[in-house]
Amino acid sequence: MSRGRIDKREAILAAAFTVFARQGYARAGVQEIADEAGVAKPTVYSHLHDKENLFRHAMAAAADEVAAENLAIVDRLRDPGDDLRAALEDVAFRMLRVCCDERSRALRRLTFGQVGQFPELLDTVQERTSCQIAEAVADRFARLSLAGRLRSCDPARAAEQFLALLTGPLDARSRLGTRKVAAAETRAIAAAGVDTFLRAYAAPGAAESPDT
Amino acid sequence: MSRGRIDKREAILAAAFTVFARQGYARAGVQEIADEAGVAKPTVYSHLHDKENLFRHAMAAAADEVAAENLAIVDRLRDPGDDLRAALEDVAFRMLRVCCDERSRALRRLTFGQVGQFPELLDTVQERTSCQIAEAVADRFARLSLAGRLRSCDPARAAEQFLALLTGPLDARSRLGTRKVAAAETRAIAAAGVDTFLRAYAAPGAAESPDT
DNA sequence: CGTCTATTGAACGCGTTGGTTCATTTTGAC
DNA sequence: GTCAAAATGAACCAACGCGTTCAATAGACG
Repeated sequence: MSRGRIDKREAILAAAFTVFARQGYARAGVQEIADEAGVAKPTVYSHLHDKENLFRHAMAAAADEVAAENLAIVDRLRDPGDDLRAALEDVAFRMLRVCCDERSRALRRLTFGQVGQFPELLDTVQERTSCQIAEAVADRFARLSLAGRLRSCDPARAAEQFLALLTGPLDARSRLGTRKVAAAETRAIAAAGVDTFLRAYAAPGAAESPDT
Repeated sequence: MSRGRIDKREAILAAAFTVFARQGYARAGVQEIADEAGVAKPTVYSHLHDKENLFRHAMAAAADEVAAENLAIVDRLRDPGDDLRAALEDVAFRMLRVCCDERSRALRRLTFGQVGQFPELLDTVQERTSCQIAEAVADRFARLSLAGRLRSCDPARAAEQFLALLTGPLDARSRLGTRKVAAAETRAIAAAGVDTFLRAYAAPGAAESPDT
């Protein structure tokens, strides 16, 4: 089967992201990427024309993976069950775990760091991750609001703040993703974020309201 | 006067940060920095031994400036006046403006992007900015809580979440600081963040509670 | 005025790395 | 088994940029 050829391309992209994540764009050598992929240098250049192209494609592929992972998690809010707080905490915890993931962190690091040299990269990545996720969360919140589980509010703003309440403290605790943060602490951050969120957005008198 | 010598060093550091911010670490040439500072290349090497050292010192200096600016703003919470909501919104807005500032953004970009090559840089910068600021805010919140203006809470967590509610949405809106965001929108973000914060942290039955 | 120090400009060595060439070998299709 | 496309390895070129050297200059101080 001719899968061998396609596999090579995928292997190169995966290896490229690995090496870029480890070394940064400038310090990563094409030869090094070729080695990591178990492939010769000319093979790399035959699949991806030059280093810049290689970088763009590797980043896009990685962004797609991360986005898919996150969207799958948010989808769990489609049927939140009886205990909204528990459901939110569960989703929050899972999303934070993904954000802690080395792949996510490297993606953000590289995007942020190379945005000067690759201006359009920001749109590519941000579009596929943050925006889509915020949108998905907003969708869920809109339904929850309509169902009387959350107070009437702007779902986009609620989603924005919900995500901020999670990722902000995580970044602070993990030193922008360079320190490891224990699962227990991650769970505490999720619980704290959800608590504050519910204090601000729970439907008045609802069961998940913190003062009951 | 022998100020000329010290001035040169400062000029070099300032120019270095400017060029690093514009080009990124790898793409910035020492010659270019020397030109920007109006100085010869050997002069740069005589003051700062090599490029890495130059980078470290330039970043530290820039971090100090940003930190000082932010701390001055937080200090305004020392005497919040009658209207706590207004005071918080004012501080929030001013801090967001600083975060939008090109210097702050470049600082974060460079730190984040070069953290792989300069691991200790993260501590240097983060220590001087985020940590100090969160600490200062926590101090203010502790006093406010004791004075009955905020509900009883963990001030560190409250500060963490307060800052997250501001910077998170700002990052989302400004595409991590690459799009300009109008002053009106910044103010809206500040108001929204403070609103959510007060819903979660206002003292029960206080005047600044949103349901009065 | 003489001296010492900081600065300058220009050039250089040198290592690194992106990108290419080519002859050879492997691979997969038929 | 045959053939064409793809992969390999090794070498090569050229550009770039760090860091240095050095002779010449400017300026402060006594």
